[in-house]
Amino acid sequence: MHKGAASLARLGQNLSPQQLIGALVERGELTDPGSPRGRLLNVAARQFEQKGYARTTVRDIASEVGILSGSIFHHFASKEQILCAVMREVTIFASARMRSAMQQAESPRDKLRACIQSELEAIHGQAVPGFSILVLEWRSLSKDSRKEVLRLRDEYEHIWLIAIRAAKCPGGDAALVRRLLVGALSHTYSWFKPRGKGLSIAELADRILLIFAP
Amino acid sequence: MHKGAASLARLGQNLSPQQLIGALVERGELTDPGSPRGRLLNVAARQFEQKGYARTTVRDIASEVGILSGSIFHHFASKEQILCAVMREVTIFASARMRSAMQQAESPRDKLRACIQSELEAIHGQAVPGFSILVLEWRSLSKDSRKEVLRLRDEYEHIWLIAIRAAKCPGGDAALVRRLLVGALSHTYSWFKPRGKGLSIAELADRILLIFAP
Amino acid sequence: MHKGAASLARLGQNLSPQQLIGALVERGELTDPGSPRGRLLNVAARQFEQKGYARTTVRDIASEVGILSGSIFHHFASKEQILCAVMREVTIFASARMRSAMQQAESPRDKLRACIQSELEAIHGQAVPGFSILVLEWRSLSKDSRKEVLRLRDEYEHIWLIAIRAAKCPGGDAALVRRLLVGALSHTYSWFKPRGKGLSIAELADRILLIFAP
Amino acid sequence: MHKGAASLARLGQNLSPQQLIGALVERGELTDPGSPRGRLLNVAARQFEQKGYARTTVRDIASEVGILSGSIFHHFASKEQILCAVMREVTIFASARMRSAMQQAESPRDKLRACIQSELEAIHGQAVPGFSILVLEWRSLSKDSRKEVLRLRDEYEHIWLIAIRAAKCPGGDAALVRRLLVGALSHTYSWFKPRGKGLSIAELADRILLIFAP
DNA sequence: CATGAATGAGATTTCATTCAT
DNA sequence: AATGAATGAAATCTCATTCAT
Repeated sequence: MHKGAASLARLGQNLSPQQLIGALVERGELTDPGSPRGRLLNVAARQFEQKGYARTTVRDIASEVGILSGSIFHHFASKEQILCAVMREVTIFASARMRSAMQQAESPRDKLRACIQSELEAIHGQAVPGFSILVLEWRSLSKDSRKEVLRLRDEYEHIWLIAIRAAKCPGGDAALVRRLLVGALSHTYSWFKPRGKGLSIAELADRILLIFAP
Repeated sequence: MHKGAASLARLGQNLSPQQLIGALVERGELTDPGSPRGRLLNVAARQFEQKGYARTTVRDIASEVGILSGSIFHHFASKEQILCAVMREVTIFASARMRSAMQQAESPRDKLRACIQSELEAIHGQAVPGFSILVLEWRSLSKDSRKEVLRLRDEYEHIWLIAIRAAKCPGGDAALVRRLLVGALSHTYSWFKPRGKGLSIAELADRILLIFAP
Repeated sequence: MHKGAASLARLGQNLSPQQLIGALVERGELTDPGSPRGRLLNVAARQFEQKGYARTTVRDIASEVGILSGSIFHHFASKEQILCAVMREVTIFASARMRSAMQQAESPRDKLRACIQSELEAIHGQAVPGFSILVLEWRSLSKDSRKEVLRLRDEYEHIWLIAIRAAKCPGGDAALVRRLLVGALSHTYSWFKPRGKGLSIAELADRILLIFAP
Repeated sequence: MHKGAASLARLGQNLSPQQLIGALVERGELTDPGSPRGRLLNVAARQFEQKGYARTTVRDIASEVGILSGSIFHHFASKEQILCAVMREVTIFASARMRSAMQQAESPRDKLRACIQSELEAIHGQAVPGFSILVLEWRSLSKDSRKEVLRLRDEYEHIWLIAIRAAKCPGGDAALVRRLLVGALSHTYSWFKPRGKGLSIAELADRILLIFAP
C-alpha cells in the first residue's frame, strides 16, 4: 500500500480530478463512478451530505439512481455499508488528491495552502462528494466501520500534521490546529457555495491560510 | 426587548449559571428546569447531543424523565417541536451567558476570549446542555422551525461579530472568521474532554484565541 | 310522559324556538344552554355535525368551551355519553318543536309542510344543532345508547307517519316516504345554507313538499 | 376522454358487471381487483362501508387481505389515500355502470329509473362495494382529495341532471331533485336490505321513481 | 441483476380517560 | 368543579431488509 501510494503520487502529479479518479479506479481503489455501484455511491454521498444519513432512506437513494430500493442490496449488504463505502472512497480520493497537490507545492506555506484547498475541493467537489460526511456522520458509523475508515484516514491526517508543523503555525500544537481546521473546513459545507459571484475555493483557501498561518 | 436585554446584562453581571437561568425563567424566556416541561427539555437536549436526534426516540426521553412516551405529547406536539424548543432555549441561554461574560471583560481581546470561552463552556458545560445540537442537528429541523431559531440566533451572532471586529482579527472579514470559529468550536465536542489531565476549557480558549487573534 | 307531552303541546303553541327551549329546560327535559353542561352539549353538537364524531376530540370540544379536556369528565362519563346526550336533546327538542308546529297547521298538507320545515330547522338551526347527527353518527353510538335514543325517537317518528298518511303522498307506503325524507332532509346539512341570498328554510320546505306531496 | 367515454358506452352496452370492470381495468381506469392493490381496495371499501372509516384500522384491512399492516404502505402513502382511491374507483365504476344502464333505457322516464336503480345497485351491490362511502365519509377526506374525487364525480352528476331534466320531474329544479335523491338513496344503505322477503332493488327504484316523477 | 411485494420491528403519534391537588 | 399532568392502549406510519420470480 505504501508502495502503491508512492507510485500514485508520481502518477497523480499533473492529473485533473477526473483523471485522478480514473487512475484510482484503474488501481481498484475507487469504484468506477459510471458503474451502477459508483452511481449509487455518488447519489448516496450527495444525499447524506444534504439531508444527513438518518434522514436519507434507501428508497430516496434508489429512486434517484433509477432502481427500486430492494435492488440496492445486490450492491451493499446494508445501508450502513453504503455510508462506510462512501467514507472509504471519500478518504481515498481526498488522500490521493492532497498528496498530489502537496507535491506540486514547494514552500511549506504553499504546501499547507494546498492541503486546505484540497480538502475544500473534497468537501465541495462534484466528483466524489463529500468530505463533510466524515465529520458530520461519524456517529452514524458502527464501531467496526469506524476502525476501517480510521485506518485509511490515518495516512491522510499524517500528511496534514507534517504540513502544519512545517508551516510553523502559531498555537504550537499541530494536532490542535488540525482539529480546529477539520471543524472549520467541514462546516464550510453549510455556508460556502463555490458556484456564485462570491469567493472561489482557491480564494477561500487563501483566506483561511492567512488566519491559521499569518 | 433591547431594553430588557440591557437590564438583564446588568443583572447578569455577577450571576452564577444557576442564578442566570433563574433570572431568565422569571422573565419567561426560559422554561423552569424543575417543571415537567423543563425536565423534559434537559433530558432531550442531553440525549440529542449524545446520540443524535434521529437515534433518540421519544421513548428514550420519556423513560429517562420517568413518564410514558405518550405523555410527552401533552407538552410538545411532535418530536421535532422538542428539538426546536431545545434549540430556542439553548440559544437564549447561550446569548445571555455570553453577553454577561463579555461585559465582565475589558479589552477587546479579552472580550473575544470571553466569547470563545463562553461558547466552549456552552458546548461542554452541564448547565443547559445541547449547544452543539445547534450545529449538528440543524438539518433535522423543519424550515419553519429553522426560521424561528434563526431569529433568536441573530442576536447571538451579532455579539460575536462585534467582538471579532473589535479584536481586529487578521483575515479581515469578521463573518468569515466567525464561520470558521463556528465549525472549529462545535467540532471540539467530538474530541475535547474538559474533564481530564489535558487542557482546561480556559486554556483551550486561550490557544484558539492565539490562532484567530495572534 | 304522555300527559307531559300533551300539556307541552298546549304550552308550546305560540312559542319561539328560544321560548320553547326555555319551557323544556324548566320541565327538566332539556339542559339549560347557558349552563356549563348545556354549553358543552351545544359545542359538541356543532363539532360533531361539522367534523363528525370520530374526528372531534374531547380536547377540541373542551377548548372551544374554554375548559381543559379533563374537566369534561365531570359532566359526562365518556365521549360517547356526550354524543348520546346530544342525540337525546336533539330528539326531544325536535319532537316538541314539530308537535307544536303541527298543531298550528290546519290542513293535512300544511301539517306535512310543518313537519318538513320543523325538521329542517332542527338540522340547520342554531338553538340545538343538529338533527343530521342522528342520521350521520348513528353508527357511532353504542347499542345501549341506541335503544335509549330510539325510545325517544319513536314518538317523533309516529307524528311523521300520521302526517304523511294524512297528506296522502303518492308512493303509498308512508314508512318508505319517511325513510326517503330522513335521508333527503339530513343530507341538506351538507349543501343547504339558510343564511344567504338563496332559498330560505320555509321555501326549501315548500319545494320539498311539492315533490313528496304534489 | 369524451371520446373514450363514448366508446366505452358502446362497449359496455351488453357487458356484465364483471366484464365492465374488466374493460375499465384494461383502459387503466380501475385497478385490477385481482392485484394486491385491487384486493386491498376492495377489502377497505367493504370495511369502510360497514364500520366507517374512523373505526376501521389499517390492521383490520391488512389482516383481511392477509398481509401485515406495514405492507399497506407499500401501496398507499397513508390511510387517507386508501379512502381517496376507493372513492375514485367507486366513482369511475358507478359512472360507467350508470351510463351503460341509461343507454339501454329508451324513454326519459325509463332512463331516470335506470339511474335510480343503478345507484341503488351501487349502494347495495357487491361488485365494487363502497358507494355509500362517497356520502358517509366525505368529511373524512382531506381538502385536496376532495377536489380530486369531485372532478371525477362531476361527470357522474352530469348524467343524473340530464336524466332528471328529461323526465320533467315536478319541483322544477333538477339540481334540487338530485340533491334530495342523493340523501334519500344513500340513506337506504342503513335500512334497506335487498336480500329478504321485502322489496327488490328494482321494486324500490320503481317506488322512488313514482314519488319523484309521478 | 432487477423487480415488486412483503416483512417485522419499532418509531411517532393520538386520545379518551384518570386522578391528585 | 376545574386544573394539569400523566396514563396506556392502540393507532398510523417508517423503513431497512428479504425473497420468489
